Amino acid sequence: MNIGDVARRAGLPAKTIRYYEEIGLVRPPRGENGYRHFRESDLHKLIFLGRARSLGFSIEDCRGLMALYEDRARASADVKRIAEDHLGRIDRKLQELTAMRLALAELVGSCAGDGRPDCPILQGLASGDGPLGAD
Amino acid sequence: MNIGDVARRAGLPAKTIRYYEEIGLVRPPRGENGYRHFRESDLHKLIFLGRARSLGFSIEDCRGLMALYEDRARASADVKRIAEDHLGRIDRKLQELTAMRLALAELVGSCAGDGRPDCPILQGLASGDGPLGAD
DNA sequence: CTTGACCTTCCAGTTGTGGGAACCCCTATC
DNA sequence: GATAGGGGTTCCCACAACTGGAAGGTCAAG
Repeated sequence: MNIGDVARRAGLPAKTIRYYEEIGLVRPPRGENGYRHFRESDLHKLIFLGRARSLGFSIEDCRGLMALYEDRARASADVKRIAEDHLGRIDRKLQELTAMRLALAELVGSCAGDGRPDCPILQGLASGDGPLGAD
Repeated sequence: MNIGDVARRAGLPAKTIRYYEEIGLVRPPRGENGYRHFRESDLHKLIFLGRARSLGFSIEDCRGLMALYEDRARASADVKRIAEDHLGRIDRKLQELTAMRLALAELVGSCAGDGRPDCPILQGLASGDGPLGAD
């Protein structure tokens, strides 16, 4: 398979696949003409990577997961630890975003959104400290 | 005020303030010695920026919000539109993260996390069975 | 022989900083 | 006067994970 074929089958841009090779996540051999030649195993790895990335795992997490995937003597605890750490990061991000959403929604809800200049959003951002003044 | 003073009072790193000047968000005048001299109005702008950034507004959003803040003839609708767009982005991100969390939590929950190599997390990533669904 | 799709490498840009080098300024103290 | 320290200044590199584009090689079809 050439890069275009795996790209279609793995659902990843060819650029991304080249990048993954550059950082050592896949190592397709090269043909006479310099083209990358992808085996079925490379395709499987790329599909694996695409799924892991879609779950938000970082590239370094993916590197670790791939190594464990290929290690027949792995302990599932090692996999689970990576996933749990990631889950924790997702939860913290969710909390942060939820707090943002709450504050922002309150500001938005209090703004008339008409042609008048009075705006609780701007007031909230400035915290009622008066006008910023000109330069 | 020198940069260190505003940094403390605005709760922003000096580096960040220099960057904000570089991209034109603040324009403190310079003293004889080349030092930036921040006025109260600059401090207020930086506090405004810090608050907007902490609500997740992009730098470009901040630029727009600052311009509206300084425009006495603004329409609050313009402010509200920026904030609502941002709120929409936050909501999409929340949905995305929530979906990730759901799938990941199910994988994590199904993994024994012991010394054995069997791991539903890796199986899910490799095959598309389970919580991730088939592609 | 040319067209056009495909492949190659390399370089630059993205967002919003953080780190660090190399150097200037100001004040205080020995 | 020398020195130490704590400011400040500019400049460039690095990050994550790609994405876009230029310049050029390869291949099958017409």
